[in-house]
Amino acid sequence: MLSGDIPPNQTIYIKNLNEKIKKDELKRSIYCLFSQYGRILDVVALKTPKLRGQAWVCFSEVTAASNAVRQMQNFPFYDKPMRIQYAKSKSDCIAKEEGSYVPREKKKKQEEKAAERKRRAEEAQQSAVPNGTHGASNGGPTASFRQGPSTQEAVPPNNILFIENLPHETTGRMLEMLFEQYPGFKEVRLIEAKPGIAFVDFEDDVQSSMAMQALNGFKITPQNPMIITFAKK
DNA sequence: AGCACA
Repeated sequence: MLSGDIPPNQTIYIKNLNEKIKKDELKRSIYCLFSQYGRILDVVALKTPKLRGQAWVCFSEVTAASNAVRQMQNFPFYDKPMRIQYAKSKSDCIAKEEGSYVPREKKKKQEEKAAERKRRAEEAQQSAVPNGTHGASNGGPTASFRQGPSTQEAVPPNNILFIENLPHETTGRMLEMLFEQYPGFKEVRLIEAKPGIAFVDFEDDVQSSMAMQALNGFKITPQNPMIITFAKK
């Protein structure tokens, strides 16, 4: 398995994060950067000696986590390439969502859980699943509501945003007013030949992500929620 | 390098 032998998990584990960034800013940026892959239920980051430089991002779908692991691998974030894997265990927020959450006591619990997982895995082996049908790698029935540019594929981050579904009357000045409030804004480019779309340039992809997160779905008219994705390179 | 849920 490419991702270091850790089975898919709807939570991803990120390390090699810049430890100088304040916790709240880090969590916000991570949230913005990763929300393009799906709904994020929680971002966990601690600054304790043992846990600084690491974070967990819990998605509502495993496929979102998988895309994030692939697409954002080694992405330079605050000047350091992110190292991303699946998390080794289930996040509390996920357990809570599916009703299986049991508050932990202190230390012991984890080992029991691990032991249990192992037992179950062995059971599964024995009950003669003839290998193959496991890691359903192509997006299941839930793939339909993720919008984006004509393709459903995850587009890697870009400092340039691609805007769709604009009313044809939209002017450059209107878009500027919306986007210039976000740090790193550079310029708006309307495409004469193709009304309804635009590109917006930012200094870098972290900043463009922030604006994307904030303005995606913004309705210029009730019929025109903006669809914002990263431009293709 | 480091897998938690303050």
